[in-house]
Amino acid sequence: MDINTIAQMAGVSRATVSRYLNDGYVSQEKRAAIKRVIDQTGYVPSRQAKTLRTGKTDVVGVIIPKINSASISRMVAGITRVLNDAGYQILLANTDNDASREIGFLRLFTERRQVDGIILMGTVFTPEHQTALKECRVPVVILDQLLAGWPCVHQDDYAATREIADLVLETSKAPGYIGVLEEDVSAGELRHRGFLDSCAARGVDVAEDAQAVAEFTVDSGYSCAEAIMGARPETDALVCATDSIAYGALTYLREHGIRVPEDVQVTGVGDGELSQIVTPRLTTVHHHYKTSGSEAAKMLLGLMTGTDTVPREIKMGYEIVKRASTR
Amino acid sequence: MDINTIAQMAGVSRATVSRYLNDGYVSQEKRAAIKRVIDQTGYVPSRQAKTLRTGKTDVVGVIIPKINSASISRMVAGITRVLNDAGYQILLANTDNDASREIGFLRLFTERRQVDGIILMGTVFTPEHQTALKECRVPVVILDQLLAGWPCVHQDDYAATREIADLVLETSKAPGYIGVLEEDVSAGELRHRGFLDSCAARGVDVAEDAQAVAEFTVDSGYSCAEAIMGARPETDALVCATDSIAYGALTYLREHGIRVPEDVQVTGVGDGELSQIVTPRLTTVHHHYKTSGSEAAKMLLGLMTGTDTVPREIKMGYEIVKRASTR
DNA sequence: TTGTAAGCGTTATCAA
DNA sequence: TTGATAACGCTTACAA
Repeated sequence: MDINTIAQMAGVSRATVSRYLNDGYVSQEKRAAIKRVIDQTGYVPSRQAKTLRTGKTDVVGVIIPKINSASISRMVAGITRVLNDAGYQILLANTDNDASREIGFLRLFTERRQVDGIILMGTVFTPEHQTALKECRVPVVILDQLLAGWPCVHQDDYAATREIADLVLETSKAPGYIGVLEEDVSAGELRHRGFLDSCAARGVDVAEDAQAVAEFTVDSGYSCAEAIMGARPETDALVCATDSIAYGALTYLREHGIRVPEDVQVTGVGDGELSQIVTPRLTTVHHHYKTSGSEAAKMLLGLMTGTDTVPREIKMGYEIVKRASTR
Repeated sequence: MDINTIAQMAGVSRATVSRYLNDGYVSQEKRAAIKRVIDQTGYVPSRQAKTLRTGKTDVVGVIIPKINSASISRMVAGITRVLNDAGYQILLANTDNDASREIGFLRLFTERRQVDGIILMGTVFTPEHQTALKECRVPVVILDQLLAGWPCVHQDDYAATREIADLVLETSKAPGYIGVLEEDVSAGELRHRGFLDSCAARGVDVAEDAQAVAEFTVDSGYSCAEAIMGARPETDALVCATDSIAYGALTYLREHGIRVPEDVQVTGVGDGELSQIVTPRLTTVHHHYKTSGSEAAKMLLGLMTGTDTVPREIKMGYEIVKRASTR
């Protein structure tokens, strides 16, 4: 069942059928005839052939570091909503936290010319990333990470963590920090700097062993809390780079009879659905993840259609959500 | 940069280059010549042209009801791992819990001949689903749902819920149940039946107003717990169809000074990462979600490559995880 | 407003 | 072992 069959059955040339399918520019009679045949046969044009001819795929590649994460799934939800409504489909690439696979997918997508655009939720940016990005022939939007010179949508991580640290330091004197790898600019470096600058502004010294580097998991938060409280029992606050890490810290403290927030205050970043149900309910930063996903999608849409009046860099707002884990 | 250019540069015909790229069957000299040219130019064959010619896309469509769910993201993680390793890419379709969109995507995928196979994480199965499924020209594997006559990988929901209800009924006399829509066979009907049969076996009557139907969210679990405890204050256990619902119930009970598990026992299904960190830690069913995703992917792989020695239906095992929310 | 014809970049068949 | 040649199903000048 191809365009030729339809053309024959409708008694027109295949060019006319093609026009009917696309621009229009077909007389009423032929239009009706073609419509009847198509309805009858249930004909659907071949995507591949169209793509081969036009170069457009109507597919967007989305590269994510892991799928099993509250913040990431919220961003993907925002992306799919906007893109599906605009007639695009989503090719999902999960790197499982392996940054080299980010580059692999970037290459794969563009070399195979499989996508019209890419949204990259990156973690770190190496020089290889830069070259791979440059070699993409399709628009790329970076999401949840700041990369100078590239269209991106990111959270205001520095300000947010600084503000939440300010809050903690109103009553704490010996804060600890559980962060993630500094190579991750947004979640690692910027959040850490926000914390440190807040401390510095108040003349609070933070020892090396009151700080730890965790992975993005509950378990890892648990271990890091253990390490810090072991090395520095006087610690009276744990500022964490993500909610998951904070959940782990909370669990460690509870299991060891340390009261939150009386003995130790705890904060997170992300405001996942579960931050309201842990005990005590977690003080955290609410980031507008789903909206940032939509924003990135809209930005990409603008880039792909050439309506390039879109801003090149969007910094999302945030809110500090004060709950029971701080005083 | 196409196959003709390469052929010219290497001094062979494009058929030879094609053979080099696929079967082999090329002499050593030509092989070397072609390799050199390809390395030099960085030529990558066009996916679209290949697909147009062969009909193979090397893409698998995965239809999911929502992205922001612990169990679903675990299943998707399992799927991507297996499929990516086998050289397939994943086209993700999110229906946002709208069952009619499941059919839409089923049609979209097959009509556009965009995928070589489909994994459907369905919710309900209407007659329209059946016809849409029949009209797919590519293999489909149903994941996390039982559909007679179709290849599927599903959890043993009936037995699991029955067993966890048995556990609860050792010490509870007036159990309540918070389920989801019965149209969802796995999470709705089977889990509910498991609970009811366990009660019946012990001669325990469960009043209508000790049962409620929730959505798959924490908030909804909260409201349902509220409704049941309001109507039946004597309720001494809440068996919940999912972990999220149980989190909500736990929150309601805590906020109203009802002790868990002393006054009311609570159980969930799913064993998300967070079930270990809520207070008290949740007794639940551990379902092997990630593994079931891998299994479904392997099954589909078998179906797609015609190695049809694979079983048609896999029922996954489970474990009851006894924690602090039961006595 | 319509039809003809030339691709888009591959793979597969068949002879050589 | 290789090379012509014909598809695959569509879009788009260009001419009518």
